[in-house]
Amino acid sequence: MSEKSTLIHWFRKGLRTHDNPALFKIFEKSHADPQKYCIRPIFILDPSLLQWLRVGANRWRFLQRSLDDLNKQLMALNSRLYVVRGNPNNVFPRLFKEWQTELLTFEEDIEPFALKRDAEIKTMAREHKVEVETFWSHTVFNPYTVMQKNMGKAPLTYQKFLGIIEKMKAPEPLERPEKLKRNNVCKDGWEVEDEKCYDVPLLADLVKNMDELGEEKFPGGETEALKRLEASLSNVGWVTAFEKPNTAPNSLEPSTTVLSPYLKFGCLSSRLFHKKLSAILKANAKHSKPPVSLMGQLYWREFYYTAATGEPNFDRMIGNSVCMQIPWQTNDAHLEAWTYGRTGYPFIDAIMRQLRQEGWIHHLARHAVACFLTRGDLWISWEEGQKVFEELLLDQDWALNAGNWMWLSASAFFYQYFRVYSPVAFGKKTDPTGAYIRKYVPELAKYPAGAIYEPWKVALGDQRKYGCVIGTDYPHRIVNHDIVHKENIKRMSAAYKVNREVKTGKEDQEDGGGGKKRKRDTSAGGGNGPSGSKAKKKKK
DNA sequence: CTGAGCGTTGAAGCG
DNA sequence: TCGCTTCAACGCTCA
Repeated sequence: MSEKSTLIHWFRKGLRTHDNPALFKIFEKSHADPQKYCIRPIFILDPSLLQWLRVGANRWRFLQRSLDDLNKQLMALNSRLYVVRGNPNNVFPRLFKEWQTELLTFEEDIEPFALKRDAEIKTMAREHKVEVETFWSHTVFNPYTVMQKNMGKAPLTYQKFLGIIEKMKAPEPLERPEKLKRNNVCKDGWEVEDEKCYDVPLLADLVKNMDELGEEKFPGGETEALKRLEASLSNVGWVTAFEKPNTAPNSLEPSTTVLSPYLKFGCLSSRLFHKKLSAILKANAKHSKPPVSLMGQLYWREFYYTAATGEPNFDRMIGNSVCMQIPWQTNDAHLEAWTYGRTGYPFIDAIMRQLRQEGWIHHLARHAVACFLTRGDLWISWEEGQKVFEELLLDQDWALNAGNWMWLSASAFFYQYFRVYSPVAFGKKTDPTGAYIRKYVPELAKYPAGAIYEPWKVALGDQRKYGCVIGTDYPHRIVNHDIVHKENIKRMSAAYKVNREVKTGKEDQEDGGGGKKRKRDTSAGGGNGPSGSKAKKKKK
C-alpha cells in the first residue's frame, strides 16, 4: 500500500456541510477508497490581515462562530476543520508537499481579488501536480450561465434578469456528505510540535477590542442558519403574503428573515432556501411575486451577483461601466457624523447605531441612511458608505453592497433621483411613536411621540424637561434636509446631463482599444463649485 | 431613430 | 386609513 494521499477542500465562503458540492466531492472520493485518502477540509486565516481588513468586531465574531460550528459539523462526519494560519500563496505549496495532496476543491467566487487569488492557486497546484476541481454554489444560478443566456452580458434590469432565470432550472441542492466509516483525522509534522495549530481561533484571537462587540442577536454558523430557515418558512401565511415594501424598517425586532448573513457566509445554501421556498409557493397558488416577494429577495441577490460578475470595478465609480459619474464631495465631519449616528436626525442616527451595535439593519433602513449620505442630503460618495457597511454589516457581500449603494445613490439601476427619502417622514409611517428611536438613541427617550423625529423644534424649556438639550446632549442637525435635498436634486440633474453628453458625444473621441468601457473621462464636475449655489429660485 | 411604458419600497396633499 | 394625484421628469427597453 502506498502512503496516504490527501484531498483538500478549501472553505472560503460556503461555511456549511449541506449542499456543498466541493466538500461533497472529497468525501465521495474518500468513500470510494477509504484506505487511500486523508481528507482535509481547511480554512485559511491570515493573522497579518486582521489589522487592515475592513471587518468589525461583530463580523469577526460571526465568522468565528461559523468556523466553530463548521468544525463540529465536520467532527460529526468523522472529520474536522483545519484552520491553517498564513496566506494562501505561502500556505498551499507547503500543504501540497507535506500532505502529498492529490486533489484540491473549492467553491468558485466572482470577486476580483478572489479571481486573482484562485488563478494563482490553480497555477501553483498545476506545478505541484495537484488536481483542482471547483464548483459554483454561492448563488442559485451561476452568473456566468445567466450572462451567457443574455448574449454574454449581465442583464442590468431586474425584469430582464427574471426573464432569463425563469427559463432556467435551479440546481438540486446536495445532501450532507455521508459520514466517514471511521475517524479520518490525520496528523502532520506541525501538529506533532503544536497539537493546536489547526484549531478554530478563539474570539480573542480575532477581536482586538471586545468593547466593540454588541449583543449577539444573530450567532453565526450552519446550525443556527438551518434553524432560522425553518423558523422563517414555518409560517406559510407570512411567507406567501410577504411583500418587502410593506415590512417595517424600524420595528424593534426584525420584520424580515435575517437570513442574509447566513447566505453571505454560506452557512445557508441559497439553493436549499430556493428549493424549500419553491415548494411552499407551489403548494399555495395565491402568493406574492417578485420583485417584492420573499423569492424576489433571493432573486435580488442573484441579480446583483450577476451584474457584479460583468464588471470588475463594480465597487467604485471610476472605471465602472454601469455607474453614473457624479461629482460627490468630501466632508470628513459630515461623514463621521453619519458613520457614528450623530447627524442630529434621530431616525438616521438610530439606524446607524443599530447597525454598529447589532450588525444588521432592515433593507429600507439602509435605503434611508444611504440616500441621506449621498444624493439626499450629504452629497458624499456612495463608496464611503460602502466602506462603513463593509465593516459593520454581518451580511456584507461585495456584489450586493456595491450594487445597493449604486441603486440608492441613483448611480446605477435606479434613476429617479427626485424621489428622496425624508429623514423625518419616512420612519413615522411604520413607527409613529418613535419607539425605535428611543431604543437606539436613548438620550431622546423622554421626548414625546410628536417631537422625537424633530427634536430641534422643541422649545428649550421642554428640551430641558425631557433631559436632552439639542446641541449639548444630542447634536444639532448637520444639514437642513428641506433645503439641501432640493439643491441636491438639481445637482443630480446636472450630473446626469454631463453623463448624457459624455455618452452621446463619445463617438467623436478616438478610443484606441475598441473598448465598450467608458474611458475615464470626467471628473466632469459639472460645475460644482464648493459654493453650493445659494440662489434658490422661488418657484411656484 | 423615436416615443411610450416601465421601474421592489418618495413625499405631500387631498378626498 | 387608504388610495389617488401631483410634484417634476430620470434612464432603459422594446416595438
